[in-house]
Amino acid sequence: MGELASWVSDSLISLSVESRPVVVQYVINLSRNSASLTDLLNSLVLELGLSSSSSETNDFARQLFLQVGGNSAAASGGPHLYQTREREAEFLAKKQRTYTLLEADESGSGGKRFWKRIKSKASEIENLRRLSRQAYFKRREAKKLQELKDEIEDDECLLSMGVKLSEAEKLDLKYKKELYELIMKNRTRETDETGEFYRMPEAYDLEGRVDQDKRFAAPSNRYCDANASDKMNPFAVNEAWEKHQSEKATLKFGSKDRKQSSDEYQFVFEEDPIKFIKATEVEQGLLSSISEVNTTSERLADDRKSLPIYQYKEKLLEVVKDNQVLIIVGETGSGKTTQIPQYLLEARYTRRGKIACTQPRRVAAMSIAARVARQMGVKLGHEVGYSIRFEDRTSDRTVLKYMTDGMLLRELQSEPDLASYSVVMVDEAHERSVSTDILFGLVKDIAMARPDLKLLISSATSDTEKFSEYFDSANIFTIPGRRYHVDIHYTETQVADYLAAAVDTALQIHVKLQPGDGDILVFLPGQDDIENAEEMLRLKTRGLGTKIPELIICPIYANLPTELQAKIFIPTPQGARKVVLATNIAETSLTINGIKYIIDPGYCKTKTYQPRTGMETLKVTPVSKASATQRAGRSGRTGPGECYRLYTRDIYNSMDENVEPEIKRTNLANVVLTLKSLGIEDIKNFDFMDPPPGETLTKALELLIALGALDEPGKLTKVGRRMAEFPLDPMLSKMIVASDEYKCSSELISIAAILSLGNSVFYRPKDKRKDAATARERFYMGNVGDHIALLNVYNSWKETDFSTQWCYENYIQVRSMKQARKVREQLEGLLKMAEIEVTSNANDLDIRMAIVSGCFRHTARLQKGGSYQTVESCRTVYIHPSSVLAQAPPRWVVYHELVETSREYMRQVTELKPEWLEKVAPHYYKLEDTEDCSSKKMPRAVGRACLN
DNA sequence: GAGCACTGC
Repeated sequence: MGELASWVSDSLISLSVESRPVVVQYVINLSRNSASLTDLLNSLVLELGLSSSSSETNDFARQLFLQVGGNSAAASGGPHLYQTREREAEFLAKKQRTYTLLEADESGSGGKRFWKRIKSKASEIENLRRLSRQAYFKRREAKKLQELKDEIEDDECLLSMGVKLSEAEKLDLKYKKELYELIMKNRTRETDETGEFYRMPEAYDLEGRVDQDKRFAAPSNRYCDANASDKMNPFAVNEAWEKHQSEKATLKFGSKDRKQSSDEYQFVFEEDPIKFIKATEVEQGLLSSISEVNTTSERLADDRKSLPIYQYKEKLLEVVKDNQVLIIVGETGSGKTTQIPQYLLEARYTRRGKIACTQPRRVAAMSIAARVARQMGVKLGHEVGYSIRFEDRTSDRTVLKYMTDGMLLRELQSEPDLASYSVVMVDEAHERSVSTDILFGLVKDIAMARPDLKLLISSATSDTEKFSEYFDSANIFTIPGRRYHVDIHYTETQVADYLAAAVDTALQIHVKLQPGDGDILVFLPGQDDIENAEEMLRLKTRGLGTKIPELIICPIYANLPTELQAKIFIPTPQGARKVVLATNIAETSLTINGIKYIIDPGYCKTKTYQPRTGMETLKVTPVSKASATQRAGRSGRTGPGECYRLYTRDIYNSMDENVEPEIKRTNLANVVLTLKSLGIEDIKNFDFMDPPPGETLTKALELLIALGALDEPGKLTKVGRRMAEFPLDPMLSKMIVASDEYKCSSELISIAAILSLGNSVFYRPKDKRKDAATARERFYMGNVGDHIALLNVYNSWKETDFSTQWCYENYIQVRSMKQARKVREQLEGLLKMAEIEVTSNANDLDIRMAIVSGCFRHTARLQKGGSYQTVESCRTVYIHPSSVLAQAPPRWVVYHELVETSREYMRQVTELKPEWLEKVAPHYYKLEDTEDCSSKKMPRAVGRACLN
């Protein structure tokens, strides 16, 4: 019995916090009227299994049942205890018998014995309760302690930046620090297993007098134990991994900076003034040696003055005053992003509203806001803040707001005239993300209606005339950059194999030139090439042995686990050289220190979209001139650089000036819905800087009409308005809206969240493919499609309380899951906005119906030979081999997306009954369309599909 | 029997 009790208490601790009290409560309740522990537990199992919908408590009940053992029901119980009515009846009968017994017992001579038993049980239960509480307090303590630590680090970080804290705040910090130290001292003692005893404080009243110092030190010395040794942490690897995941090596502020400060590397973003100070090290070195007593804020002020833009400050303010719209051209490093908003702030442009500065990337928005807050000596989130998806660090007093361009676009939905802003600065405009392009059209329009709004478009040097022309010949203000010279080398003849050529060039540089003078950065199109190049480099350097200096090979691409990404920021040791093999990620998103040599084969992967088929492709294409220049510029930040282009000068001359802006080569369904929700009726005549292909727009409009988001004349419907609340592809939004009807919104937001990630949640290491496949099959139990399988993955993960360990065991990518969880949380919050009730319904059919309501245009029918034909465009496609359905192809399927790789594949597929189509989209399908008939029919009407 | 440039809401 004791064994059983300890098993129960162990299991209790392993349950989630929500389930624990449920279980404990049942144990207590049942102990009052049950006869023996076995019966008690049987009843408990019954109660839990029947009355709790949580599968966790169910699972507990099942395990408990097996532990109790010796019961015929347990032996034949199978995975689900109460699957059948018969079984349920059997248990009810058993329960009844227990009560009968109990009564008999009480009335008869056995009464005393019974109460004794009950008492002992009660104490066992009390024991369980105590253990559970202990576990809870332990966790709570750890959490509170971490919070305290964070607060201290936050304050200290601010203090070190020269932020002035008030007396009360200083006192508070002092108190917090003391408290923390005290706790830590005590904890060191507690973790020492040998010292589970109270130690008498040292005497302080010996020798006939009281030693006051000793006396007051007593409470804090009490638990001090210097011998506490570092024990092995079995989870160390996981923890490190988690840490990396959650922080993703971004430059953060305050407590979030924890990792950063201890690391030897750091990200450097565009226009990092610190880097430029390094660039003029000689002069700065002299300065700082003279005035070493400078406070941080004084130094920051000096830094600000040393930026190229500083000398243009007055002139710039004058021009801004006279021009409503201004194009600002400045090379990276001129300080425009950090300084201009501050100048405008000083010039009191914020009297009537905030200053917004948009960035294409989240990390940029965060790090720049942090830097500006530091320069201004204010706490981040007060006067200076940032706003990105999942994180809004602004407050009522925020006047300078850095944000992602997509975020400003979202804000426009609730504030179409940007009334709370007096200045909008669109930064990095040359990158031409879809969001910036849309913003252009919108802010241009708003500026016309609001003469008091200042508009700044900031871009690196390229296409300035185009920008100016678009904004009705706006003036251009140029700020010279400051960077070192970069020598460009071209090949004499065209190289046959860019990969081999890149590897050889890297080795040549490494062998011929002294290490220590700079590292090498090679741009390659994708993960594949990077992996191959890495292998080639390893093979070739191994042959040379110690004859050449050490070469450290660092691959980097977005899909690389974060802890491996960090490797590229570790400074190169003396006598060695680093070669970084990177995708386009190193072109804009991150900067690596110490790069002197660039090798540019001239290729990158580009996504294109074919509106006719709705197919997306990712293909290796030559880069543009602008991109080549950008790549070359990745050296020469801290000293003169060299760039080796693996193509001839003639080829360079024949390259396109710029990459085609993204808006011209992407699916615009979401963009069109956003614009419609902003009240823009005539999308085709919207003032795009580069109009997207008409066919793409037509396709998007068609889709939105089919989904019911727009009516036939193209006006936004109620469904459309609800869909526009979600930051998702319209088909996914529609699934969620439809889920309201099928009462399964909770399930659908999970599915939509995972699908919106775009990348797979299943992880398949090369050496453990088989294990990964078997792990994955579990989620496909019952021959469900990909959509439901993804839902199963999410729900199972949730049941483990979002365990990382579980992910490893099941070959699931933790990073993707965590992202999905965040997205799901956001979607859950948005359900209310879209007037959708949060409802949960495990019925497969309902969930599938909701899915089909969203992707009914993406259907395909099985043909001979295992291929499919799409209903929409009659193309021959295949189920992607990553889907389990590829092994047993159903007659009809719906798919999430179409991709062209080695073949044309449908990704994320679910089986479909053709009659559902007629039910879900009667305006689009007619019953006879889905009936089998061999003769080919023409589409019935516009927007109606041919199903044969 | 495949694959994953990079962002963003």
